[in-house]
Amino acid sequence: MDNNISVPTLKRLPYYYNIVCNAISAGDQYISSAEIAKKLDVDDTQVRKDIAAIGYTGKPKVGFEVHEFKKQLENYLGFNEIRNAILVGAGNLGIALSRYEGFEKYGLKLVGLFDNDPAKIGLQIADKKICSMNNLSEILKKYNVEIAIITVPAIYAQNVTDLLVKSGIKAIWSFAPISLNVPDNVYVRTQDLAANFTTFVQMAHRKNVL
Amino acid sequence: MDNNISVPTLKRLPYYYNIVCNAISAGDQYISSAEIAKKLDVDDTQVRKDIAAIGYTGKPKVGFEVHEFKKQLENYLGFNEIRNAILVGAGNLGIALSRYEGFEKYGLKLVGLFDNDPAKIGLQIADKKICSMNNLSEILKKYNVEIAIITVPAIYAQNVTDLLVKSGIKAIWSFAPISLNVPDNVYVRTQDLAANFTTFVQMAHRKNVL
DNA sequence: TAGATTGTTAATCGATTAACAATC
DNA sequence: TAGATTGTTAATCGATTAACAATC
Repeated sequence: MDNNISVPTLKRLPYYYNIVCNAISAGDQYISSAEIAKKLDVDDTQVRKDIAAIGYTGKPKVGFEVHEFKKQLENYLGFNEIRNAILVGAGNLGIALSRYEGFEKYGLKLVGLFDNDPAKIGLQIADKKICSMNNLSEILKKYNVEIAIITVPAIYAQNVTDLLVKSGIKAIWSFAPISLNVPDNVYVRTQDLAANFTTFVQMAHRKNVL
Repeated sequence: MDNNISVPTLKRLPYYYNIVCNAISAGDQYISSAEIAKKLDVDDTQVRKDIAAIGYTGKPKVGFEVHEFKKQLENYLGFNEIRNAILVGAGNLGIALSRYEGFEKYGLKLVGLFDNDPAKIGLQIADKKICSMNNLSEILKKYNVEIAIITVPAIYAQNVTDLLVKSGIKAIWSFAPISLNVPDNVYVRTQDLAANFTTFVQMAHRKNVL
């Protein structure tokens, strides 16, 4: 797999995927780089470069064939390989994420939902049961899990992280607004929704709409 | 206000804010650019440039005074000005967001929670009641709201957006994974969590942890 | 003072955009 | 064919990083 694709390009690919899926739903057969560019408010040359980066090519005069383009994106982004993951923290956000069916389309399969609140353990969320953290290593081994989502309160996040790392988790998607300490062989990405909101408001100001 | 601050810098500021808040909780009085840089995995020169961009300066040899730095960030990011906003779509994610107290720290005040499901209207979520969309314009006027958060299913998102725009909303933070059409005087930011997840997994691969 | 850390200029790097040839 | 759209090279732009002087 080409590892030279740039991070900005990588971040745009899922949006191309959404657009091509919607185009298919709408019954389109081809889509042009200019159409995609307009929807995402980027340059159309950039769209073509991004698409070229994953090895797909369009047809001059007609554009990009939506079904093939979709397939190439799924292939490049690995949506066909099922990735087992667990989620720790069955609060409102945790429950919202575990109920979101959209993730399956992207290859994410939640195989465990954990919390330490005795009142929550055993509760059924969609097709999943909330488990005690005591069952963690058992489930990680059973499903060969390397990915974890953390939606616990910030004060517990480092403890949970330490436990996950000790249990062999290699990639952590954390919604706690703190910097987590992990060894070099573990990757953490912090999804701080309050920070995202702040950026959104700042950008709105910059566009002079507020 | 300096409008020349770059977007990448702008996106890092909320993370500096988290770090300085945590440093204060930990009882620190000063923090160095190198410490911040390490936590965020960026260059320390960049941290100093970012801080300089909002007009704050540290002290050679000691670093940045945490309380003053925090104040400057709050000031620049406008956390002291209360921003009224509404949320449309009282599903799991919508409820999770409306229960999240963290937003208040960033100046966001949710003054209305809307849904069109009759079974949900009237329900109490934290200190808020779910309202019918019929009450929309009333509440927007009463609280002078220009910001909306959309957590409705993707198929309804464009309809809701049209309604919000017609009612005078100027900035929309949407969690629906589709490109929304809005006039030029309205700003939309799409927060596609599935796309964010995909990027997270790709980055983990790139770091060779998976 | 010596040393550590900031502030800032200059150099580098890479992403975006412009121009235009290739192609169906 | 003519025209539209892709593919690609070159130019630009701006963000990051390196080097080092300023300062407490």
